[in-house]
Amino acid sequence: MARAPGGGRRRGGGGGRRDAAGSGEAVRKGPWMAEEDAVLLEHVRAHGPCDWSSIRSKGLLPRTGKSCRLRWVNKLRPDLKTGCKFSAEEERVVLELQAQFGNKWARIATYLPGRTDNDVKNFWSTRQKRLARLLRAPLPARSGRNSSAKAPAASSLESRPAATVGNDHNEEFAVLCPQREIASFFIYMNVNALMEMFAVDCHQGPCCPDQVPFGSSSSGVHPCCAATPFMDAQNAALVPYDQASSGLASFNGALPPFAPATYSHACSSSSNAAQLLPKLPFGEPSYPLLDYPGMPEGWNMAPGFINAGAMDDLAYQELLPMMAQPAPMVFPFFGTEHAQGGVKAEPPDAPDFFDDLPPDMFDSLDQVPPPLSPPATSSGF
DNA sequence: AAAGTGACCAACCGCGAAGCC
DNA sequence: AGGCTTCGCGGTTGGTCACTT
Repeated sequence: MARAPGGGRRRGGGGGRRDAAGSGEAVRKGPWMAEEDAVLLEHVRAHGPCDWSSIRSKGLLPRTGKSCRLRWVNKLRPDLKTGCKFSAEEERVVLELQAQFGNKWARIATYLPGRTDNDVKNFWSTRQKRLARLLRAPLPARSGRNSSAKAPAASSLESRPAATVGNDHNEEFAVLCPQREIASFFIYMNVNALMEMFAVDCHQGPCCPDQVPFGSSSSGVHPCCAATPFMDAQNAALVPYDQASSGLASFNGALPPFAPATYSHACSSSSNAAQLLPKLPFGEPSYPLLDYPGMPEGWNMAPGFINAGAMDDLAYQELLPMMAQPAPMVFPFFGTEHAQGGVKAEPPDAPDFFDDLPPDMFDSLDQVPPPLSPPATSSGF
C-alpha cells in the first residue's frame, strides 16, 4: 500500500501561517516547503548537521533550530529509507530492541540504518494500536473443545488486573504480560494460530495480497506467514484463559520456518529461557528461540511470537472498558510507571494476582527471573 | 459514490541533559 | 555554582490517503 509522500499534518498554522514566537519574532511552523529544504540543505552542506539555531539567528529560515534539526534528521538526511515499509527483519529488530531497551527510539534507530527514531516510534505506535484493537475486537464464540472450557470465577476476575479480559461472548482471555519487577511471564503466541482459533480475519498486508482462508491451509498456518521468518506485526499476546490454564495453548500447527537471526550485537548470548519456558503451562516450544541480547539471561523469544510485555499502557487502557469489572489502577504487569490521570505514579502494593493465575502455572517456577539489566555493552553507540 | 475506519507519518510540544558563559 | 542556551529525545497530535462497508 504505497502512500503518496507528504501526506502530513497541517498543524500550527495550516502550512504557511507565521506564528508569533515568544519574542515576537515570526517563527514559521507546519509543513516544510521545498525552498526551505533547499536552504536547510545548503546550511548543512556548508556547516554540517549542527549549529541549528544559527539558521534562524542568521535569518536563513524563520524556523527554530529545533525544527530545522528535526527536518534534517527525519527527512533530509541522505541515507534515509523514505517511503519504504519496515521489512520483516527490521520489524524483528525493533521488537527485540524494544523489549530490551524499552521506548528508546533513538537508540533503537541506531540499529536500523536509514530509519529515524520517529520512524521507529511511528512504526511501534501503529503496531501497538493494531494489537490493542485486535485484543479489543469482539471475537466469535468458539466451538468444540474450547467452548466447553470454563471461565474462571468472577471473583478471580476482579483481582486479575491486566490479566483477564472478557468480551461480548463472555470469553475470557488471559493477557499475560510481564511484570518485570515481579515475574516476567513472556508468553509468545503465534497470532495466526490465535486467529485461526477464533476465526479472526487475517490482515497480512502487502505481503499477503491474496488472502487464503485459514481453512484452506492444511497446516492451519497462513501460507504467507509460513513463508515469512518473522510474521506479521499483528502477532498478539493473547491467550484464551482456559487454554492458558489447561495447556492447550501449545500450538501443534506448523510453525513458520526460522531463519537464524542475522542481527546481533555484543550482548548476552547465553540463555536460560529454555529452562523457564517449559515450566509454563504451554508446552515445550517446538521452535528455535531467538536470543534476546540484554534480556535477563534466557529470555528468549520465539520467531513469530511477540513479547507480551511489549503491550504498553495504551493497549491495556484500551482493554479496560472490556473488563467485566473495573480494574483497580494497579498494573503489575506493566512496570512501575503508568499513567494515572495524566500523572505517573508508583503503583500501590502489588495485588495478589498470582492467586488468580492458574495454580499449575507456578508448579515448578521457583525462582523469579532477575529484573532486566542494562545491556552488557551499550558502548556501541 | 459516500461515509467510515485504519494506517501512515510529519511535525509539534515538553522535558531533561549537556554545554557554555 | 548557577543560570541560560542548545540539543536530543519521547510523547502526542492530527492531516492525508487507502481501503472497507
